[in-house]
Amino acid sequence: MFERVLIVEDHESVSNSVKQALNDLGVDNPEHVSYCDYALSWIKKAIVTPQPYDLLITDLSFEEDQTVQQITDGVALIRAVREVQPDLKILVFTAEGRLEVIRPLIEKLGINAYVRKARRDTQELKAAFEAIANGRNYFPLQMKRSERNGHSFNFSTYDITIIRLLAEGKKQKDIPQCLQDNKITPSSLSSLEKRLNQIKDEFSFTTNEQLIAYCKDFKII
Amino acid sequence: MFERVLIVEDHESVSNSVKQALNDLGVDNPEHVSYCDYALSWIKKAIVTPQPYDLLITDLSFEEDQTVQQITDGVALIRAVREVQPDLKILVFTAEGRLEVIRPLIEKLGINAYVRKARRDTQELKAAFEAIANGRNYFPLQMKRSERNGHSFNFSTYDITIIRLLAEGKKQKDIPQCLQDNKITPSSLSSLEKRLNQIKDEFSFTTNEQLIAYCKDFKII
DNA sequence: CTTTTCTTTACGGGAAACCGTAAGACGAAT
DNA sequence: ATTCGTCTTACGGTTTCCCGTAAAGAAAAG
Repeated sequence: MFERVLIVEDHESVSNSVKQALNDLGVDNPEHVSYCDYALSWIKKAIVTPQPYDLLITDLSFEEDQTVQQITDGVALIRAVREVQPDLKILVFTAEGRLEVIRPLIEKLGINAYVRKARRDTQELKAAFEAIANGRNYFPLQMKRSERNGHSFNFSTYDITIIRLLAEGKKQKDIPQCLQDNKITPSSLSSLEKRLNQIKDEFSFTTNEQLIAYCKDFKII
Repeated sequence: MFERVLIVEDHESVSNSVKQALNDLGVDNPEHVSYCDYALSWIKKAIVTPQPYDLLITDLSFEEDQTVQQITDGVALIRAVREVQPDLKILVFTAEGRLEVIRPLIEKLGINAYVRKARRDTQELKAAFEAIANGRNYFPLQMKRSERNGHSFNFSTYDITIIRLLAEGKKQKDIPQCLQDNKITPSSLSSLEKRLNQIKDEFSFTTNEQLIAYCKDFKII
């Protein structure tokens, strides 16, 4: 069982519930912060004590408020934590359900469990906790769902760059200049047009507007 | 104090916390459902018993799953509830922070309290509860924040219609036909262009793409 | 019934986007 | 070095969009 657990969650209502669940599981006094920066500093402090944290439960998205933060989301927090305490077990508890977001966390940052905020999340939370305590990881098959919802198409960073420029109001004919300024190739108007057409073909989109709408809906940009 | 409270919330972690908060406040056994349809039917049933509900705490957004529902969001639920039990006290507990969404609930549907899911939400929840119990309403000034974030511009239903058509991939030149088919005026291409230009001017947008991105970001469409 | 004013529509020139084709650049393999 | 294939760029014709102006229509005022 775990001795020292840190919960990083900005909704008090959720963190309360997580604390309660941990209590039910025999964790005495889970600690809680609602800002990523504090979480990292607490972890750093604890690591040089006889009792560092052995489990981190964190959300991914945090709302900005007047308290300015260096680290503004859970992904950055996890990345930073992995630098200072690579063996810390990490459970991600978030409403985020997109495979494209979660998969890198599993593969690149080696998180140990993922629980989606949903109708039975507390039960899942407990199951994930048990799994980690027994040296296993916990990645529910529910994620398959996201997979079929998901798009087979993979947007490259190049694609995202040009789509983002469009969404910012750049005219198509002005984008080549932007690309050159940022040393991005291909930069010609022709290549741009061709690539945009490929993407739109892929989805049977007729206009750029439709593409932008899609990308916003699925948080591609 | 309230005798019978119904919590409508699809995240178990949140509903647990709300239950706990109600317990702290002396409400014995708050009831809980995670689907809007069930909520309405429970309320309908209770209203013909000696002990109908006297407080409803509901979220606004609910995730769809395999359980198909007639009522898919909290706004529709509240509207339906107001039909069958107009005097029921309603507390909206949601992550939704846009004034354009909340204000109609207050003005048109007469909800009694609004608490935003955030860093101190449980405390706010209790404050809201106390307020309603004492015959007052609870609408925190925090909403002012949303106001200054907010945009003075009001999109008409006409605006939204044409923007939506664009986002669906309709070409500008084909939209007049759509408008005529749906008996929407003005329908001419000129009027369409003029209106789009007005909107874009208002925001200093340069392209339709940028307008679509904006509307998606702020859930106008 | 006029006049005024506002809204909607029609039109036309210029800019941008769309789309196919062809030429050029580059790397890999022979 | 040559060939081949791929990726990038250049160019031109067509369509669509953009934008200003003017005419037509409708509603309110005189």
